[in-house]
Amino acid sequence: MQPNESKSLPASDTDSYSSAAPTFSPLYQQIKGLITQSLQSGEWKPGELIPSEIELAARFKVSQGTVRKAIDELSAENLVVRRQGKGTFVATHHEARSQFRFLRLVPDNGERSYPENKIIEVKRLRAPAEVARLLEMKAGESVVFLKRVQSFSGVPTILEELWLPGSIFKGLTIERLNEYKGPMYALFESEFGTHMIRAQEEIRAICAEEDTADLLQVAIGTPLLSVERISFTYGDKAVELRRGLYLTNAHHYRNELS
Amino acid sequence: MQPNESKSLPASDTDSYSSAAPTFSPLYQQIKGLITQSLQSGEWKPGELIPSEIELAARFKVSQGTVRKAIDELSAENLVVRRQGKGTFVATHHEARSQFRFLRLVPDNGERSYPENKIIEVKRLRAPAEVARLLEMKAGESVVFLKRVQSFSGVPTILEELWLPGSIFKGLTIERLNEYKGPMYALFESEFGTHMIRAQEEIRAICAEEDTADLLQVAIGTPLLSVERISFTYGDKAVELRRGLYLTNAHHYRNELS
DNA sequence: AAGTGGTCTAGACCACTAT
DNA sequence: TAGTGGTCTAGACCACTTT
Repeated sequence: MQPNESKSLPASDTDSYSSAAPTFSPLYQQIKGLITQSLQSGEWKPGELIPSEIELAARFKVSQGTVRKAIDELSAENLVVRRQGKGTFVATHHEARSQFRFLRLVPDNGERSYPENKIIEVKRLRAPAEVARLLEMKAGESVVFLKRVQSFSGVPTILEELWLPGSIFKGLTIERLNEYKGPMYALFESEFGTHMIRAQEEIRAICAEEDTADLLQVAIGTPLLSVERISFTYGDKAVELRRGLYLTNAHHYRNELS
Repeated sequence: MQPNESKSLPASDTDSYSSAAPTFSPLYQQIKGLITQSLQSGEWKPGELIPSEIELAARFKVSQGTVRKAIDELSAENLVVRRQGKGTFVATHHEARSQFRFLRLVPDNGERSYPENKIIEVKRLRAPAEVARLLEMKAGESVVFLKRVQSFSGVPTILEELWLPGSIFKGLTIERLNEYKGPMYALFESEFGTHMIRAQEEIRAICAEEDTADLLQVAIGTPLLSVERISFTYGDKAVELRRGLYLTNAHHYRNELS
């Protein structure tokens, strides 16, 4: 479990090069990897306190500063949250801070609010080839399909279809979804132990077809934003495919480039 | 020029509280601010080498570690680029790395390429109220207006209108623009000393109107991505307003959420 | 008062780049 | 060989939170 035996301390010996493994990586990166493993394995669950820097330093036999640098990066990547005086916690989708991290559609004028949610359909099916490919599964494996409409102040604005690996989201029922208030990612996290770390999106402009026009209560041909998202957990494992159609009459997709 | 006189060293005195100014901020943040000022003022220009960590530590009378942490953050914000063995350089839009930082439209299949550029129009005019507001200028001040079409493999894909503060972009002519090959931001930087640090975008779906349909060679009513961008230099000063209309038949806008 | 993360320092060695 | 940034350590004090 120990990291490289290559401290730079009293410079005693000739730093045994382990022959054929030129795997160089800074100590703090190795520590970061070990901590990430513990996050993946569920040793520390979302919302929980992880051991203090001093404890981790003792466990891994490195200095506190090295652990600190590892945790600094994990914190920058939103995997953990540091709180002065309290400790370091595993990141959660339940906190107010991260409520809007993955919801980029904002009203043209005014404050963000959380949308009302109407489930249209939930069913299990065998993954179509395209879905399987994107979720890195085998075609034909079980997936949960979900279709819903989200409204802001009563105005239907987002029509979304989701595909989720059936193996992970076993007991996902329409009742469960309707009971739950708040972000879907928070539900996924607390009920299924799946924490979305990052996501990538492909955005296009399209025209509303008949079905979607009905559900969003707009005219056929209305221009919509098509947002295809793949979300990943620890270890870059794809665990969600979403296709959202956003009505951008009174909202826009906001993005910060930096 | 010195930062706070509040070292934590031999703990000599009672840390004179300067009465009514409870301006707390970490030393390294103050150093970061001072370095940023030097970047703004043009003391070090894009592409240039800034003083070494040791020199800066001496100049500001702090330890190298403190300077390092300041520069670490500037590096994370893409204001400077560190190169081991060489030094730290002011960030540039000329480097390959940052060529596509602000160009998020990518082909559905295949590699990114830099588009061909066709200038439709360049003129100076008095800023309309809306433009002035977004660029934080007074209405009626001089702005440069620019309209262009960008094509990928001969297919017109982006129709863009730009508004730039006239005071900054004095000698911007259509010849200058046509001569220049490569990203427009690189031109802005080398010719006008304006480096874009960050930008924010508002994205909507719209239908092509007659003029734009002509220029993009598509049918009227074709759905397009409308991307409104405001770009900022040092000190969050707005220096560019852009409205792009993107054809997303063979391309998509790619975004990473993290 | 004790424990946590946050800041700051000082000094060591390493890896890379230039001369 | 000298200078740069990159890593690692050790120890100090601070600000915040809880007991």
